[in-house]
Amino acid sequence: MNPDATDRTILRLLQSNSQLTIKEIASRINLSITPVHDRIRKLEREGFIDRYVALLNRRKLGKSLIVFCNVTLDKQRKESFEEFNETVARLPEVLECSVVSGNFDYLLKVVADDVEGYNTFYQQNLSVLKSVLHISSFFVMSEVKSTTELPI
Amino acid sequence: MNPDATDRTILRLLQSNSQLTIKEIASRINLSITPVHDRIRKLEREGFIDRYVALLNRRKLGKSLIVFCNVTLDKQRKESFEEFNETVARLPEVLECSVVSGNFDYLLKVVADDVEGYNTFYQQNLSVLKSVLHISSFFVMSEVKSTTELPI
DNA sequence: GTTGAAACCGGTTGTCT
DNA sequence: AGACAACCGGTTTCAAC
Repeated sequence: MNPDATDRTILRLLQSNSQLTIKEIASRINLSITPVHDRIRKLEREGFIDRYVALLNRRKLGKSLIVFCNVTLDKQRKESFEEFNETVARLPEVLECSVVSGNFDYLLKVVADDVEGYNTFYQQNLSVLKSVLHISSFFVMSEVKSTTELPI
Repeated sequence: MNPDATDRTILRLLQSNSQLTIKEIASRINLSITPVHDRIRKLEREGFIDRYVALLNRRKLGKSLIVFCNVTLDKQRKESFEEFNETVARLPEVLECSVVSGNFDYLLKVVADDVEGYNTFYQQNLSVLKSVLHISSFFVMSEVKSTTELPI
């Protein structure tokens, strides 16, 4: 059930590069192919690995801007949260959306081509929502670090 | 140089599931294996695909808490930014770090086991930095959406 | 957990249209 | 640029230790 040190090493390798062959992993951790193969399948089966994905290059694809925005909902309306969650889940520009503690309700991470593109998205998809009371946008000026690798 | 509609379809498929075989992709877009193979290699070579990774399940690995924190630096010290950037890049608990517009300087996304674990991380790694003037932490209470898939 | 073998399948390459 | 065919290498499953 719980991954041992060997399992965690395998997970660490795979979350850094999922194209490593079983052979390569096996040689790095001084095991033969069979147990490495079985461990990976087990980690997948048990849900330690959610999925395998390709990470694309934002800038190459014209998505040069990231904006974080704080959203406060109109809490008088009890449908607000459900409505907002469903809307946001459908918007492909929203990469992340979290309910957070503190002064506002949501923190969103949005990608856009540029400031103008973000403005269009904002006007057409966020500001029109009845459930939304207030939004503050923070533009990312420099991405110091961005990783999907968990510390394990 | 610029990906056409077919390339973008391939990218869309790969960023959703990088384990799709060339065969499967080919049949979905009504092409034979060869052009799909060549296009993927080209997209990799030209940097549209940054890397292939396994996305692990945070909760399964005991990393149940995500905290966003706003950090304001002591701008009197001109070494502050460099110092902070380098420190943060080395901290595995920090998944993302961005310089943002607005009232504070940085927005960090941090993972921890729990509130206590975050407190330890905070005390030992963030609050001790001379470059840091102020930090506000926002705990994620619910993750509505989290994806690595860009809208393309 | 290791080794070795065998079948299978996808990736890779060359050639042709 | 796409289709077809042949080869190579990794994956998968098995047996035996």
